[in-house]
Amino acid sequence: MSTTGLFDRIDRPRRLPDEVASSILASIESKQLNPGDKLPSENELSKQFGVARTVIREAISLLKFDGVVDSRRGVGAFIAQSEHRSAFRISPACFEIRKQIVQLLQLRTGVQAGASALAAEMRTSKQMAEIESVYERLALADKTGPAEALEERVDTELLFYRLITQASSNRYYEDVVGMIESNLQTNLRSAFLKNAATSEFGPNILAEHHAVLTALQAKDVEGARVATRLRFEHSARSLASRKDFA
Amino acid sequence: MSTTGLFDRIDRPRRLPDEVASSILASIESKQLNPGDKLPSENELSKQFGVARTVIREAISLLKFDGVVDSRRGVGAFIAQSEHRSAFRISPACFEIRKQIVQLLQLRTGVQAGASALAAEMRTSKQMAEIESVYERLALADKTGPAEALEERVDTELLFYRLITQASSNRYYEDVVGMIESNLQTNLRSAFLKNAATSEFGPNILAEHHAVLTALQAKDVEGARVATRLRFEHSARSLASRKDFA
DNA sequence: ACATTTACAGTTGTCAGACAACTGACTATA
DNA sequence: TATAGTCAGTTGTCTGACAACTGTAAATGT
Repeated sequence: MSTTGLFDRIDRPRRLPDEVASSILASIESKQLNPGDKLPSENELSKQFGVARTVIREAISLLKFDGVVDSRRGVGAFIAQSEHRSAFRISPACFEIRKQIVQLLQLRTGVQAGASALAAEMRTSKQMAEIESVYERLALADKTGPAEALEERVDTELLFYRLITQASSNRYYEDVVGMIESNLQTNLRSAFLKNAATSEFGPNILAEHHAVLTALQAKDVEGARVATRLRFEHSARSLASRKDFA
Repeated sequence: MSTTGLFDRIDRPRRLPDEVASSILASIESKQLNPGDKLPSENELSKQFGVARTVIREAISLLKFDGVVDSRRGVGAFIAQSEHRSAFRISPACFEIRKQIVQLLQLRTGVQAGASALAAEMRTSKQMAEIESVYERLALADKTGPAEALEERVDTELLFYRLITQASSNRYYEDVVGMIESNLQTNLRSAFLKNAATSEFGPNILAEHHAVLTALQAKDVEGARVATRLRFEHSARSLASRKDFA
């Protein structure tokens, strides 16, 4: 977004309910709390964590919303079966950034390939025109050389595939892709940019994008699927082979 | 899990914070509130909704957790850019059950195909043995005819692909597949079963599963990808062609 | 002795009010 | 004009209270 400032913002005191929720989640992940177990009462948790009950309530409310715990008035709150979770969120709990980004790109590959295939079938002419225009921008940026306006170029590429996803007319695809993308942008942007600077641009990369574009134009479902997959597999592999990020 | 009871559970009085959160979300979906807009203050919302501020706080806390709104102390709460959402949840807000299930199956197809491909590469012998054993159960159930123990059969099939997903060694794939699956099980189980009763079983279906199994055994990445995709596309199409569910 | 009802302690859900921490804008002052 | 101080408004947290509900145990009737 803005230029990278001289100082990173200091770690402002995180909000208490998030801390509590994370703490409880960690206890679940580490099998200290198992499905079916009863959580301590809110009053007791309040004492244990040393915060007010309202904070505990907000924390548990978050977990309930995701289906991680289930509470019954007059009884208590219980750890839910892990299959009942109603939300998918990319937890920043994974400390191995490297592993995380590789797995995330693997997921993105599968999802985006499906979205592109669907888009090849469902796209309207208007959507196709937009996608073509963004591709033109991408090709133009590629000619000017990689040293300049790197961020904007990466954003253009992201936009390219976001538009394709939208053309699939499937909200779930949009949501999943959007979430993965936003996570890559925020948490892993620096690593992403570093990688992009060295290997993400060039005629062969552009050719991969072009293959996707051509398939979409021809409404070639399988072609779009394969081309998209190859493009992201390539990206994932180039990133995985690097030893020097984050 | 358990057998389908005679009575569906009545709609228990939903909790207030969820109501409020849904209401605010609806305002966002309907473009009455747009990204960047400032929410009314908690005190004002408290008066408008006629509930205590703690309820409003919990509701906003949920939205913050999903990245839908962003609040700053001393300033207020604002609608976030839609790209910043940190969670993917299958919202029950889509009233067209038919459309919802089709789109969900489309997503599942893409995701599961990717997971299977990854599993073909990453699986251990032990995981392969488990998958084979579940397949045997599936084949056995198929011989006894479709009239009996339908639920268990469907669950076995779900387990088959859940194990495959686990074999991918990618937590994100597991999470996404698990969430889609749980949603299908809970919200759309009846429609699912009805479809399964008529068209989900038989030698050709089993052959599709078998193709997936064979590819996994041979560590054939592309074979696993294609076989899985065909199997789910088939399932989605047979469901979409039916006019009589839900 | 057994079955039914009642009372009770414990828990979650909601409410009301207060203060702390922080922000943005306004005002006073040099 | 520029700087510092003041202040109202907002979110974050705390405290205490009551309502709604549940499971258990005691009390009661048979």
